[in-house]
Amino acid sequence: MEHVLKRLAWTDRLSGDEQDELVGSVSRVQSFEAGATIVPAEVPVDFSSIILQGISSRQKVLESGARQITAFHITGDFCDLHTYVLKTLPDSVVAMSDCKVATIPHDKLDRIFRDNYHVARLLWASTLIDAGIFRQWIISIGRRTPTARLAHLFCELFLRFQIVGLTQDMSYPLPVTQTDLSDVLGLSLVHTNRTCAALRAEGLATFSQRRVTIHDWEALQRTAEFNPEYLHLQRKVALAPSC
Amino acid sequence: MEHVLKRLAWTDRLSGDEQDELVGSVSRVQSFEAGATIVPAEVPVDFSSIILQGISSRQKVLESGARQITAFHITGDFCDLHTYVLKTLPDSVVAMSDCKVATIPHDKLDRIFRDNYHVARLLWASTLIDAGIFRQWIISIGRRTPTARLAHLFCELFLRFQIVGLTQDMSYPLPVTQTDLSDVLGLSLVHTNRTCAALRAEGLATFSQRRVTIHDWEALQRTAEFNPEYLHLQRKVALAPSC
DNA sequence: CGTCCCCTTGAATAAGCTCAATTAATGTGG
DNA sequence: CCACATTAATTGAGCTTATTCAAGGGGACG
Repeated sequence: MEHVLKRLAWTDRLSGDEQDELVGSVSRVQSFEAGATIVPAEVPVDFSSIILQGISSRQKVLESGARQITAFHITGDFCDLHTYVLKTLPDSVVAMSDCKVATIPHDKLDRIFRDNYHVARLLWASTLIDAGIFRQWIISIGRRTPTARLAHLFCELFLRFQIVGLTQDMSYPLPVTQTDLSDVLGLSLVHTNRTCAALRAEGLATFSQRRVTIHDWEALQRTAEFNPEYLHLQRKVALAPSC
Repeated sequence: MEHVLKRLAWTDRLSGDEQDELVGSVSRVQSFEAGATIVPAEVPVDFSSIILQGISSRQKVLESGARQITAFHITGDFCDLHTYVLKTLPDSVVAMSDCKVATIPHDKLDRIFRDNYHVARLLWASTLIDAGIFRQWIISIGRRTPTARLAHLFCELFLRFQIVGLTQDMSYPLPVTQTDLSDVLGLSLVHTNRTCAALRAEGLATFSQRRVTIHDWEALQRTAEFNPEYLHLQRKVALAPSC
């Protein structure tokens, strides 16, 4: 759970008690193989899931067979905190790699939400940051060039992995295929492959062996027009007037 | 404010007291001309804005000059509830038409959040539904054909306008230009124009005189693969075990 | 009446996709 | 540990889609 706590403390500190309460709320830990559905679409659930290990995605398959991935959940991320409030997901959560997943029952979350104003705000903040990430993906897919789009994704994931302490120097694990990446970027597999090659050729970053290695962080950010502001990393969440 | 209350009651009823509290929290009402910035990006604010009249958008302009619109806010929508928790926006809120905007100071929201568990959940739900809309836009831009993409947008907006009672039969006002639409859809203006023409030619919907008229709702939904589930219209928000 | 903004249409260009084939990496059973 | 099977990455080439460029039309407004 250490990664989860790091992740939740993303925007503000958690006290020891708060950490204990969260850890104590976990009801069970399950394993999923790559490709397995962790939370099916449109089925009501009464618990929310947290990725302890591996990477999962939010995705939708259209009638044409085309798939769009709308989010990646990495170690420490809630994949469906939303269901605590809205009960069903319109798109499913699927394991991209083998995953370990912890679940917290909604009634436990509810107790926390009622009793602990501070943690409630952190949870809300977490879903709002997710929403900010969605908007960036819209901007990427809609208007960034394929190269900038991939560069932006690599930048974002680097910082997200850094938060939970899973980067090694300038690289991090990304256990997905280029096919998966293409369904994130809204490109064909072939073009995704060429885009990866382009980033590599320009000495910006390499995606190989399920791992992203960043060679020139400054230049990568520049091509992506990456501004990390939207990830709200600086622990400056508004803690309410009275806190 | 009537539209705002309808909008907030989207997922669940509001009591009279709750309604009064919200209405009483509004500190001021401002007017903005089309094109004016309502909330600038990356500037901390201590209030959140609600659209009383008109339509505004969340948008980002890249260095290339390309613009991507990531959200439309219509009458009754909060445009930046997020700032209550996160204080700054990474992209700006701009008036697409002349707008009337009410603002609620964050300290008032905070009182509501602390004291009224039920309204707090409605506010959270509202931001989560927004997030669901973002994900649908990702799916649209990433994998739907231009025609399906536009059809999907028209379907979504129809239901959103219906909630606040602003549809007339099968039509609703959409005071934006085709240029604006193209920056929603991630297409060029020319292609957006041709896509509008295609929907019209197929007898599905017409966008003209800043107004969308739907001719064949079933067929429009079919081409869009539109499933309204993600808008959570059925007032079935989880009201917590004990409510 | 002229200007501005928006919509519309045609045509050339370019971007990205599909199809197809090859190579590389990973996994499996003997 | 090696042969074989399977999945993933890579490359080439033709084709489709969407973009850009360019020009014309329509309506609102001063």
